[in-house]
Amino acid sequence: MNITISLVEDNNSFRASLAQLINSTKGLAIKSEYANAENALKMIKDPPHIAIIDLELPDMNGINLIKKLSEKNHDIEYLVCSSHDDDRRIFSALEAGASGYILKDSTSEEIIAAIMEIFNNGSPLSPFVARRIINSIQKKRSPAGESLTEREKEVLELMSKGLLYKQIASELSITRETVKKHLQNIYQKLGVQNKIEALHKMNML
Amino acid sequence: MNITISLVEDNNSFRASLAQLINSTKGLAIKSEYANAENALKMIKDPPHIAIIDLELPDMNGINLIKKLSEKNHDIEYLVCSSHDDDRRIFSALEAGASGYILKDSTSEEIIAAIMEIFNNGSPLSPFVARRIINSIQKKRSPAGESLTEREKEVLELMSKGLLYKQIASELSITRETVKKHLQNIYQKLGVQNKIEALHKMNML
DNA sequence: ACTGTAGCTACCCTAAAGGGGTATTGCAGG
DNA sequence: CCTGCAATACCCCTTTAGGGTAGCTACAGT
Repeated sequence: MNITISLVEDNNSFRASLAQLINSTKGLAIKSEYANAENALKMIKDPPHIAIIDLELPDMNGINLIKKLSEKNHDIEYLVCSSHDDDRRIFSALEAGASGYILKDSTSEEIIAAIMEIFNNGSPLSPFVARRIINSIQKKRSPAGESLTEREKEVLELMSKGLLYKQIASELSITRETVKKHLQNIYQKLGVQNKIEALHKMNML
Repeated sequence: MNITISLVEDNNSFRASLAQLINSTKGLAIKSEYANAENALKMIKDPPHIAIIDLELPDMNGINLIKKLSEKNHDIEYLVCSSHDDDRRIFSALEAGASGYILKDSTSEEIIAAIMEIFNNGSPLSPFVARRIINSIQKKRSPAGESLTEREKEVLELMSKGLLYKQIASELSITRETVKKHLQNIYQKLGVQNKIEALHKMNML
């Protein structure tokens, strides 16, 4: 049983060479090819295992295409193959439903490896793309949180779960008023006015 | 000029074979080896380019080790090499400062490739680890949000920024009372009691 | 030993949020 | 045509949140 693949790529020569590469690889087979998003939507009728999608298409951008396709079919795995590596594009594509993101300068071996990985429920990411994602996780570390005391962090933690002051109070065995005082100090230290801003500042949302 | 590497790994035989692999690879050289976290902290005095760190150490867990090291030295790149792949561990390690995360069942070639990638500012991730990260990005899409109307989402969006009702009201050119009514409906639809619970339900925090 | 400060605690007052009801308008679907 | 839903607005009332003041303890520095 072959792994079937559909291509969505407006550059004819790149698409052709990709198709050639895939068809000449044992275990892989092209199911369909599309040069634009409008036609690509038809793949839902006869879905492949994997769709390799270029993000820069003439009629609709590939991110919207993935969004529309993934709403209607949750079984197709989407592998983005783009020449761009900016954060916005990467995250939008992944949020839209893509399972992998590789750059067009990848070698034939890397592309085949990516297809295999995605079929085995892995997520192929070009190293540079991966770094962007890691960076976004790391920058979530709170710089403002240094000044808060342990007790204050404790209060904030409970508050971030949606508890009311009186619930936090009984959780910590103090009065509701004291909880409020802690929050007041927290807001002052963080330079904010309310819960939500505080949670934003602490990257807790 | 060689890429220098320090190893932190309590399993002696695994560490030895890793060291052997690295030293026998052109361009790479072991700078130091540690069997526990306490000793590993000493690497700051003579930092390597890359530290390969096991997360399961006898005295301190590797995540805290990375946290402490990365606070004192921002130049070392940390590559986690663990046998575990649970979400908590992965995210904690990356948040602590790790730039890559590979599993211990990786092949020699993959380990060498990971070292090279990390040195070139890429982020080597085992495919399965990458999938966990992608999933966490994707799951941020709201499942409960289907039932909310456009206007309600709009209100929620503004509320998630920390605005007061009256600010939301003037933003949307409606009265404060109407904003309250929308929120009331939202809470009812989501089955929650307050802002924070609603934002949690909608994965907006 | 004295002082100062930081952290935790508590109380009071006002503003904001939450929960209920009622009503009008416009618009889509049976 | 009528029904239902979304959006708007206003009312009442209770609870929660935000901001100021203050006391107590523990620990650090002189």
